[in-house]
Amino acid sequence: MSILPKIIIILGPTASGKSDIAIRLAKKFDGEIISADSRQVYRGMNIGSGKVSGKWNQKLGVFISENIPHHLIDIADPNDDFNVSHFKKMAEKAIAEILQRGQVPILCGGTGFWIQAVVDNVVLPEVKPNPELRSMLRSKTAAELFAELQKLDSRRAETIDPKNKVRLIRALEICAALGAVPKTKARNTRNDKYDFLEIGIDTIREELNEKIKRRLDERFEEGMIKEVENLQNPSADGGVAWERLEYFGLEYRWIARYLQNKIPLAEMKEKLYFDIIHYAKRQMTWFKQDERILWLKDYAEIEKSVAQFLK
RNA sequence: GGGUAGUUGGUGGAGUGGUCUAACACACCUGACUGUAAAUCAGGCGACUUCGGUCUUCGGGGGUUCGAAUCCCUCACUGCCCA
Repeated sequence: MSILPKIIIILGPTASGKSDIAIRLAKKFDGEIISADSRQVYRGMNIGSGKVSGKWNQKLGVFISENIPHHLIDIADPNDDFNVSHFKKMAEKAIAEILQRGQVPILCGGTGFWIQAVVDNVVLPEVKPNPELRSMLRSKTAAELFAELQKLDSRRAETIDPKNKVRLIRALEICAALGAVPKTKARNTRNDKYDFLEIGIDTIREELNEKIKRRLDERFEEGMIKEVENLQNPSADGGVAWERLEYFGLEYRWIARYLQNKIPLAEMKEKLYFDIIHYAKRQMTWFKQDERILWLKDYAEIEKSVAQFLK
């Protein structure tokens, strides 16, 4: 029997109902939630990111929903860079603290890469983003960047996607700092500090698509367009640039385009819907690679397997 | 009733005698992922295939031609104009 501290992970595609399940589990097993969502970390991005309702507790320094602490929500300004590296460090810190309080850490989210960073203890090169270098490299073509990488690090060039500029730029950024991209561990190599139970919410694609559509309509009724308008408004909270909203993707991208009169309302809603569905598909493509995930359909099953795991 | 424009693959929409299973886009399917991961990127998308090909597609039918999505006739349907 393992004596390692136990961590529950709840993952799944967008709109699969992760948040509610995590909260129920937290109430049942004295848990605290750590959100693994690359957009919910930002303040002011609520409806569009599907954040649970709740608010920041100044005294505890954590976001609270239904009396359950939610770590890593509302911890960054939308204009700040908050990436996997930040997430990994903060999530590990949160895990340690939760365990110290004798509570059960429940990592819940849909950002597969972020979850993997913790579960597999992915070692990321200690090279911070270099905005100047990035913007300089961005003006080159993928072919030029690839040729450059071949010269600097032929080993990395062999496995990289030669057409993906984002990856190429990062690889070159690492080369600029370290000379070459360090080798990393393969996937599915456990973080040996903890004992993880990875539970995926099993959904039927057609049903999920329906749910996405319904949820989207609700979000518009709740004032999602207004939310994006407020985010962008320079007089409000510093103001988030259109390009930044574009980068955030999905609701923020499409509503930003609509607010700039680039597309009519109906088209915006339609394109957004398709993009969310495509996103859910991509999430599943990622999760499918992890054969440790236990795919379960309803809460009762999940609670049962969690109870067994914690025993 | 007369005139006129049109009818293309799941959708929009190119294509006007051969290089057309038919551009492009969307949808759809599959996948990648070394600090941007809601981002970024790739492949597939008529059928069958011994992977060399074979067969069937451009409203229906008929015709011209060596050869038609493309030309002609006809039928059907749709839009617009005149009655």
